[in-house]
Amino acid sequence: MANIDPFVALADPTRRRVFEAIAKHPYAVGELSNFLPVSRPAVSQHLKVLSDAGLVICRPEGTRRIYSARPEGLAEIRAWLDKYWSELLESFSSEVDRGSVINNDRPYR
Amino acid sequence: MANIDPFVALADPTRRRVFEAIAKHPYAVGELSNFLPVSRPAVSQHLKVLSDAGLVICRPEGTRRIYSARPEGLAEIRAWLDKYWSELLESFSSEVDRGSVINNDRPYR
DNA sequence: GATCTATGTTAGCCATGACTTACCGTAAGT
DNA sequence: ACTTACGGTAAGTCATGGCTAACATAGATC
Repeated sequence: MANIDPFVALADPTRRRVFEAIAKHPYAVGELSNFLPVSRPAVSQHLKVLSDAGLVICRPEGTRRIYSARPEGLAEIRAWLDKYWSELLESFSSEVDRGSVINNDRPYR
Repeated sequence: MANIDPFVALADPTRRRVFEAIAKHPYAVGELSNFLPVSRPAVSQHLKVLSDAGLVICRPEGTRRIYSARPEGLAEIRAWLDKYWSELLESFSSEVDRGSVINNDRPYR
């Protein structure tokens, strides 16, 4: 609910490992803390961040909560990537057109 | 030189604004600090991080240093994204096959 | 070489956040 | 109702990092 930036959510290495595990297949919190080098509350906190970033959802199953990854959560990153990837190609080609890649013109302002 | 994680480099909002500006077209450090809400040394430090992450490259031009974005720097993120995007689709479709996915709303936090 | 401009670097401050321990709530089994 | 299992939450600690101010460095111009 906190609308966390997915880049921030995935920047932490531990949290990214949590997401990568969940992306392969859903897990409960305890399972994750078994093969991750942090405590169960830490995993729980990471899952909250991932959830707030829209990267993960959970469904209760008895006393357990099964977390699974949410493909739409990656869409924001993908959109950003596509945008600036194409902008990079544009700016590169336009600089080539002006010849400012070869010589030392000042193409700024 | 420090091989910084591109996710970490782009997680900071200010640093991402620096990269986004540079992606549109190259800038010198002072130019960036003019329209960014941080001091020039801060911009310089952000540029160092971006450079260590391989997202940016600079060429000296007199006393100025012109920074431009480096498309290959985004490749690592793109590769990661493609990998886990496809993994998500796989695991999702296999769960659908098993009938364990009812809907893809977000009923729980 | 003196000096100005543009930038990198250092030191220190302060906020953020990742982590653990302890605690509390909730669902199932007996 | 009690117990057990599982997981979210609070408090507190510690490390990281983003920021500014002050200093250091390199190129250009005279």
